[in-house]
Amino acid sequence: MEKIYDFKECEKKWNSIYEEKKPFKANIDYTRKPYTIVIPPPNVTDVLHLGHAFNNTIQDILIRYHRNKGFNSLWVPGTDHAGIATQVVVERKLKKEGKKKEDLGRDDFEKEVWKWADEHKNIILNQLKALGATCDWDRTKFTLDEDMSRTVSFVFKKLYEKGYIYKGNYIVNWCPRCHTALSDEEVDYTPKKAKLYYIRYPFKNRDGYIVVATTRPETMLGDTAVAVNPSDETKSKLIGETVVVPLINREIKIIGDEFVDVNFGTGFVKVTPAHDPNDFIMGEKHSLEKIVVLDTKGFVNENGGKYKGLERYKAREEIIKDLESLNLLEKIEDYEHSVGECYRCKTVVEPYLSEQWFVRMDELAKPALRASLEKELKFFPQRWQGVYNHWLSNIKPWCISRQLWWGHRIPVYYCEKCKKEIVSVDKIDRCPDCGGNVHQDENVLDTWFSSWLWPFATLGWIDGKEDFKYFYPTKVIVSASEILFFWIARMIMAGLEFTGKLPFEDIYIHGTIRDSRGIKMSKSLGNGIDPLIIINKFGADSLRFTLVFLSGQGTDPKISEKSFELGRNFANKIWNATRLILSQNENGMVIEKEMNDEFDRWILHLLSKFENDFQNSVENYRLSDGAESLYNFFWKEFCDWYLEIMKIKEKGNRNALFVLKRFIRNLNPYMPYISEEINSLLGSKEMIHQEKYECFEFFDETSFKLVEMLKSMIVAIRNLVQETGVKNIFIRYDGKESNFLKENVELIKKLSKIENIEFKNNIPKNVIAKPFEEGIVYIESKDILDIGSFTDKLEKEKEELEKEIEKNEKLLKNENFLNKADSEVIEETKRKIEEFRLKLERVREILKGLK
RNA sequence: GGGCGAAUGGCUCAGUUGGUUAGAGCGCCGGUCUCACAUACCGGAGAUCACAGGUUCGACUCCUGUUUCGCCCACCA
Repeated sequence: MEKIYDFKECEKKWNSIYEEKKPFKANIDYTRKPYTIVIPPPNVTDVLHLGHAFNNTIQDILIRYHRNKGFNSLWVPGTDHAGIATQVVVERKLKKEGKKKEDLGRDDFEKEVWKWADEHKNIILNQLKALGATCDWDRTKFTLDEDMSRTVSFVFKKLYEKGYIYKGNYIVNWCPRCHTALSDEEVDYTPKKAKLYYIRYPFKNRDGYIVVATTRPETMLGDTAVAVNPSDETKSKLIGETVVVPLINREIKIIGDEFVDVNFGTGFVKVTPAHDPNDFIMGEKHSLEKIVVLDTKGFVNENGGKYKGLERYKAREEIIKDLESLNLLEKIEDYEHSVGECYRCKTVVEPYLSEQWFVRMDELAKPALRASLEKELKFFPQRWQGVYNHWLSNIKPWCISRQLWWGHRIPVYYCEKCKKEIVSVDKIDRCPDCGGNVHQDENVLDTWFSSWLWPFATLGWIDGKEDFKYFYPTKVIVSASEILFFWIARMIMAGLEFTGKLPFEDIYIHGTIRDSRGIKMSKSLGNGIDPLIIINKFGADSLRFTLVFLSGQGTDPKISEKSFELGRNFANKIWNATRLILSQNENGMVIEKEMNDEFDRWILHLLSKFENDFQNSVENYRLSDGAESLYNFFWKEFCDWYLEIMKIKEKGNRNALFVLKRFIRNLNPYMPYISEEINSLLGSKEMIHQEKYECFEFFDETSFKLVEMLKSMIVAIRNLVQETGVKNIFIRYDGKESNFLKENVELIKKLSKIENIEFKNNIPKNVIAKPFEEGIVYIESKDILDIGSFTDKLEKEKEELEKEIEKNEKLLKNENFLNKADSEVIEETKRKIEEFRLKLERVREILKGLK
């Protein structure tokens, strides 16, 4: 075996075995319980980043853990076509080549996107494999697969027939760059410095004017009213009067509406029903005309008079200039407000009146909310439940049509002859009623309209597959908080609506990976870390272990490249411990527990405790706690003590093999490669997950305490040796197990690197000494000059002990405490006082001798 | 404007129903190439648990307020 663990070699070896034998393929088996997770399908826009590595590590740990536990684990892999996102990326690529999608036409453009998607799909799946993800690769899905598309159309039709899906002219968020509508969730609001323009609207029939304030003067071209609050005494008198919109000279009425905030701006609001969501509502209420003044690219259209053809910001400039020259601009104020941006291309969105498809969400939301309120859904961490409930309680219609080319085409056909609107799952080219020509709706669906079906669509729901019956519902969804609304909430609604079941019972929301400064990793900032680089440099196991180790439940781990040394060092430690154990068992390996002495019992006791803690952590989604248990048990107890003792005591320790074997079984979900390799080095013919795995139970409190006492003695000796350099040690032992100590004199000497050890009944004057759990260790200190700092330390310890004793004694005198505290706590307090007293006595004794 | 979260040694974080002499990793200081591992071993220093009140026999932990940071939601033209 090599001195340094060669993770590259090991990963290569096992990856090729996995590739060939497909050990993680899940087959229906009604004698076993399924444990299913569907992957949050990564977007084919790009390759995976560290956040994906984190997300998928968590899933793989859960999948492997439960597989090891005997569940029939199925992890369904796949990728998402990511409609608008991918289209934007490919458009950018074309732009670099000096091309536009319009040059190619819809068909050729789609081919370009498919090329991009296929390339990235491959890279993504390979990245997942490099990470050690044990998906069932034969089930890999893509949101645009034929059966997925069929599911989408089928579901569309169902909702359409139920009256949940409808088409209408409403204000939507419009991205002038992508030329498409966006859902409310696809708009990011960022605070921006802007101007608030105060514009005079002259009265029609008399002198004077009113003043309206706006941040978007260009929308005045579409104004069809001015509103005031009816409760505004002075202004409400003007209701019914007519003013003239400058520049286009449209006569509009002053109307009264509660919506207007008396205290904002001038109290007069210009109403543009076609370009503002609130104005739209007012427009509906007051039957106002809705005049669209911008085209789909954000240029002023024919309704804009002389401004026609100007880009929206250019038009704004011109309009302000013209108003100024007409003396109709009252003033301009600096103003900061949040502005909506397209979440994919960051262009400022325009509220825009257009015909779109919507889903009524209120009825779908009700059962999804109920499931949460009745705790059928469990959130980890729990606080996300509130966020989820709040969103569902205030849900709004979902705009699902997109004016894009990449995605699921809306399954609606229009008859050119009888004008009928037909929804059909299968492609049609004739009207079923009149036989006339039909054409399909040009729009595609929001990408999330396919993602929300993911948990059951991937399992063959549409075709009534047995897989769906056996593996659905899934157990848990593992995701970052960003897509709680986009995706998780909607999956729950879809699951309940179409399958009658929750798609999963647990929702595990993990944090977002940040760089060492705490900034979210992103491609545009260039602070991202490529998981493949880490895998190459540190190994997949190190990547996995480090990520999970550093992230408490739901917290945002801060990561730099250096962080991964943690995992690498741990892997190397495990490797070398194995090397040691194997080298001591060269004459044949027998892996079984042995209890030849206290040390064996002690480590088995700790092993049991570790397994219980560890498994409890994983089952409660406390994966970082699990990582810590692995780390501490193996390194701090097994390596630092048990193996050191073993080296001294004997060769051919079966028990060490036994503990190692058990340890790597537990380690496997976190560090699959090294555990698989060691398992085979330990002579197993099977893969690690195929072996029986039950929680180990052996507790021996007595041996545990005995060895812990010995450890504390050895630490005290090392301490003395370190400070004085003297290697002749005397021990005054006050406890009852002197035989145990005498039997282990050689061990103590070797572990603390001393030459002589002598047991005494008393300590002489003027010695340098240290207390330990059940006694005092000391040296004869003739030659020690600097006793001062040593005494200071003891004095400090004495004071601390006295303080503790005082504190606890006070408690015991307090009647309230005695009446109210649990009896266990009272007993514990007494025990602590005893312990402190014994220690204090020893400290005092040492100090007395020194004076 | 509303809601949520965070604040613990130089850094990153644990601390699950209130009772621990407040833990770990990294970093730092000192000592070791000890025949598994220098990606290691041994020892050490370093924390008034953001601040101010309160509840309690007892608060890092619960309540109120304040400050700083982060996130989410909301129609302020």
